[in-house]
Amino acid sequence: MDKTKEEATGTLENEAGDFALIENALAAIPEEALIVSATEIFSALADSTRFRILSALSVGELCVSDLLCATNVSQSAVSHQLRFLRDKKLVTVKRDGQRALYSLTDDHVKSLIDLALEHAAE
Amino acid sequence: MDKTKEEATGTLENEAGDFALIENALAAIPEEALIVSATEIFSALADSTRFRILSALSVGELCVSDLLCATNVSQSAVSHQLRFLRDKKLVTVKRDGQRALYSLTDDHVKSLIDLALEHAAE
DNA sequence: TGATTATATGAACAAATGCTCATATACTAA
DNA sequence: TTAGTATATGAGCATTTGTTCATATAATCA
Repeated sequence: MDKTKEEATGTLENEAGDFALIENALAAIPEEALIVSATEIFSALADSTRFRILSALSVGELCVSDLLCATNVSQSAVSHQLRFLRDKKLVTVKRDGQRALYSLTDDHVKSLIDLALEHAAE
Repeated sequence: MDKTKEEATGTLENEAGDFALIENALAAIPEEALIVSATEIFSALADSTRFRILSALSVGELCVSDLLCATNVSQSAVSHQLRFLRDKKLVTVKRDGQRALYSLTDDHVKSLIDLALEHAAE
């Protein structure tokens, strides 16, 4: 083992050959900005009310009262969560008279849901 | 429009032909147990410390001090989060002398991370 | 044995989260 | 205009979350 290299890494070291492994692992960690974006989308899906809303929207455009049926909470709560999802650019709104029609901004959300359900189904 | 059907749905109704859409949407919402499992895995990935840990582990087995390097928090915080991830069965531990070697339980986590990063990269 | 290194855990606390209640805004129709 | 329906928002609050600090446990070595 390269003693110089060993000393350079401080007190918490690994056995010979492990340096590459650790560095590969550290290299696998994305940039901070990507981490923020990724954890944001995971946060959006980490709540059961929002999960229900996004699942329902994965089939197509729906208005708030439809989404109300899809959840177990008040109309106010649904509106607050829709605001959250709009802020995160995960859904978009379109006015249609009295209605507000919501839809998914892109397909990534649906893919994530499907993948998580695959995992959950085990 | 079928007036009988209309009355049966209560006061918050949609235009003609929308009944099927709503029912499809509601049908797309998984069973409660699946929602719990899915939102649990999303929660695990919704925190930047855990995201870093899981990203690092996606390359391979690592010990706690390696994971400490992968994060910006204390050793205690890392241990607490590893406990969280163990409880959720997302990682497994293996003792190796003084070290505790952690690895991902399955590949779903890595797939979810990759998908989220794809989304984030836009 | 005692010292050192690695990891885990419990308590405490600040911050974030998700909800309800009350109310406001927006649009439609009489 | 007024009433009715649909959606949005702000305040307040209980709960959850993620962290640190202090300490405990586990394994190795002198």
